Formats: sequence, C-alpha cells, structure tokens
Amino acid sequence: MLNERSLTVSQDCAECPIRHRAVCARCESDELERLEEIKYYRKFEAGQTVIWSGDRMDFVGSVVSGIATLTQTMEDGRTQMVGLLLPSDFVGRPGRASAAYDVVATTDLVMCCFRKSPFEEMMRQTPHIAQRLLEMTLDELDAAREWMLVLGRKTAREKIASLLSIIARRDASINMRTATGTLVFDLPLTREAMADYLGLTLETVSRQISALKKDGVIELEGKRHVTIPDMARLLDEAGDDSDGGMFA
Amino acid sequence: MLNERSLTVSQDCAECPIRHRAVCARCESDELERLEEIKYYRKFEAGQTVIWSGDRMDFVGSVVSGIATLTQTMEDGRTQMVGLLLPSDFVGRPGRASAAYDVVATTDLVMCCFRKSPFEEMMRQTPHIAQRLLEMTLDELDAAREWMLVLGRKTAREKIASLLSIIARRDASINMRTATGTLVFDLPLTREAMADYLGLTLETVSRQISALKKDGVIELEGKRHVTIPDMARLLDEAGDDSDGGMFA
DNA sequence: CGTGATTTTGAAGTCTTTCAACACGCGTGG
DNA sequence: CCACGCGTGTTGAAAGACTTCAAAATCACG
Repeated sequence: MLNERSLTVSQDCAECPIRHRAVCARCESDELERLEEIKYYRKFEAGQTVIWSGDRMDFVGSVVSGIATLTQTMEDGRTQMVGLLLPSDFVGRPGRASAAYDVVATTDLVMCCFRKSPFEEMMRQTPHIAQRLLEMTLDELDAAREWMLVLGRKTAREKIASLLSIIARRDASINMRTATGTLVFDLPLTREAMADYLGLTLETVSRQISALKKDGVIELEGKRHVTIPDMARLLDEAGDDSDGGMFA
Repeated sequence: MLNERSLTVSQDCAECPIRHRAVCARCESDELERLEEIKYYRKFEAGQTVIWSGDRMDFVGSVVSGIATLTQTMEDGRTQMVGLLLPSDFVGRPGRASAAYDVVATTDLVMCCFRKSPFEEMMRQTPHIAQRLLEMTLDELDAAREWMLVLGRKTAREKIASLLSIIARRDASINMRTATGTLVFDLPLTREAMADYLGLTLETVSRQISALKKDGVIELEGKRHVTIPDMARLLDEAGDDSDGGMFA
C-alpha cells in the first residue's frame, strides 16, 4: 500500500501538456533547456501520500496529470482540505524547509519535480519563473478567499452547489468549452473528500447531493457521473452572483 | 460620514515604522529613493471604506498604522472576512484592474500608496520588490489555509480561542515580547467583526467569550481589554499543537 | 457471486442560530 | 447634573441545521 514507486519518464518541455499554464509558462526556450536539466518526473498511485506534513521538503514541482489534495489534520483526526491541486498547479514553497500540509494523490498522479535548491537558484536567476510563481500564488490566494466565504457563510446545500460549479467550470476550461448551459463531468472526489473540502460530514454531503438531484438541479448516472442541465440554476443554488464567471 | 479625507503626510522611508517588513523591505537605498518619488500617504478614519469591491483599483499600498479588514459579501448580506490587514501588510493586486473585496478601516488608518501603473513598472525593474511580494503572498496563503481549518472544522469555542491566540501572538510580536505565559492586549475588533472573521453570529461570539472568561482561560476588563493568564492553555483550547508557534 | 469500500438513508442528539429583551458606556443637550 | 438615545455587548428561549450513530444499499472488482 505504501510502496512509493517513483518512475522516471523522460519528456520534452515543448510537448508538455501544462507548458502554457505551469510555473514555467513564461520561460523562453533557453530557460526551458536549463529547467529540463534539473527536472525529473515522479508518478504516484491513487491514494498515495506524496508528502507528509512536517517532512523535510527537498523538492518542489508541478502537477502534470491527475489530481492531488492539500490537507491539514488536527490531533483528534478532524481534517480540512486546504487546496485542490489540478494539472499545472505548483506544489511546495521555495524557501521553506519542511512541508506544512499533507499532499495526497486523489487519482493516479504525475508530477514534474525539481530539487529544491537548484530550483531556488534558478528562481533567483530567472525573473520569468518568479513572476509566474507570484501570479499563480496570487490566484491561489484569491481562490482560498473565495473558499473561506464558502466555509464560513454558506449552507450545506450552497456548499455542495459551489463545489460542483467549481469542478464543472474547471472541467469546461480544461476541455475548452464554455461553462454555460448543459455540462457533464465526473466527480474526481469521494463523498468524504468533498466533505473535507467543504467542512461537512460525508453523510451531509450525500444528503445534499440527493436533494439537489431530487430538485432537478443535477442529474446523476452512478455515483460520480454528473450532468448539470442548467449551469445558471446551479450558480444560483450556490448563492453566487450569476455573472457567468469570467475567469481563465 | 462618507467624506473621504485624504491628507498628504510627507515622510522619509528610512524612518518608516514598517520599513523592514513591508513590500519595500528588501529594497536598497537607491530603490527606496525611486519609491519615495511615487509614494503618497492617505489617512482613513475608523469605519471608513478604503476600497469597494468591484471598484477600479488605481493604487496599491501598504498599511503603515491601524487595522483594516478584507471582506466578501453575498447578495443577501452575509459577510465573511477574508483578510485582516495589519501594519506592513500589502493591499491590492498588481495586474488586476478592479478590487475583488471590500477594504474597510477598522481603526484610524494610514496607508502608504503607490499609483498602480508606476508601481507595476517599478516591480518589473526591481526584483527586490517582486521577491518580497512573493514572500508576503506565500505567507498570506499559509495564513488563509490555517484560517480555512478554523472555519471548516473548529467549534465555536475553538474558533474564539484561535482568534484570540492569533491576536495575542501578533501583539507580542509587534511589541517584541515572547508569546508565552501571561499576555495582555486590546481587541481591535468588535464582536461583529470577530463573528465575520470566524463564520459565526455575534451572539455566539459573545457567549463563547463569556464561557472562556468563566472558565478562567481569559480575563476581561471592560469589553475589549483581554488578559491571557496562560498562553499554553489558550492554545490548547484552540485545538492547536501547543508547539509555541515559532513564527516571525 | 462474494467481499470490502463507498454511498445512502433514518432517527436522535448537539451545537449554533434566530429572535427578543435587556444592560452598559458614552456623548449630547435640556 | 441627569435624561435620553445610540452603538455595542450580553443573555435567554426556541428553532433549526448539521452531526452522530446505526443500518442498509450499491458499487467495484477479483
């Protein structure tokens, strides 16, 4: 269960699926060449822990494919997800010695890693990397603040609707479709992971999903395959301004 | 009530109380000189709104003295605080046209402002500023994630204890004392602001403060003056590992 | 087709909110 | 000097939302 298989997969940055969104997005070709020298790929299986909170962090990296979660756990076992890491998202904090959160692979996961000190050195020499990392960090901070509103002030039903709309939106964005009208996607999270995301119990998550289904806000095939017949309706249930969400 | 009085207070960066912590912390003296050319001070009275969410942001800046809050509001009036801005904290996002949150002065407030485009230009030319801003943004992201655990998983009593310990700690840090043993400080927030911070109602905040007082975890003189006889006890009530909090 | 993980559903219990009334502190003005 | 009004804070009682505990249903998979 805990055998950490780490395979090396050589690959060209120019062909990388996250080339234009990751921390390297602004790099010129000569900068990419230098990154290629220090990068290496690691694979993790669904359910595997990538990093334990408190461990020494000797690498940073980007999610290439798959999904990972960032979670905090209290001594008594209560856990709260504090980040949902999708392809192109950055893991780790330059300048910090040990990990502040658990990172767990939710699906099979491929990461593009850099040993920490060469990456930090590269950051000092390459403003493009630091610039992009700042931009990404500001985006994450905005997302975290949006999430704080969800956690602090929304009802269970609104929380579920919010999470579904976030997933629907990013799914549309990855597949280059518009996030309006009818949308279809697979939930990448278990009920328990959704509960940890939203500060609920898994039973409440299940009940609210059933309620949204009964009310026709969503349709389900199996447990994970979701159809949103009317995105505006879902956004309304989430308590958001239904401005359509003009984000990248 | 809404007369926005903005006074200009000329002042020397070298003497600035937030010189070593703000976005300019890493700047050399020649860089400071250039910043001095584009900076200006603005004062706000307690209660005044500094920026309305959605407004065009034509400046960014640092809190010099006083306290401000960052809040989000839903259409029906529910509000969630998403940031507590203390001296040296940065306001505004380079590269963004309009404000995403309301910024409100909780106490009388002095800000050191920069018009946005000159500041953005300066950021491009001055890696020290971008570096420092990245560092500060990463710190804020960590704080937001800690806050998410509080919002999502802690009980009302733990939430209050968490907030009190955060304020106690930063107060000790500003006054250069250790955050252990007995601590004394004034609450900079009303019960309602605390409720907005913690995702509670102001009644629940009041009840839990009374309960902590009854149990001897805190002592009160008036409504705002707090004594913590035993910081470790408070941290325990907050549900945190009582590791003493080794932060700057 | 059985086994374990995941999910759903029910019933009771708990915590927080809601609604309401009252107390306190403070500045204004009679 | 004291009454009044207003913002802020406290407290009580009832209602409500979510959790907890328990059991059954469904799904994935060998």
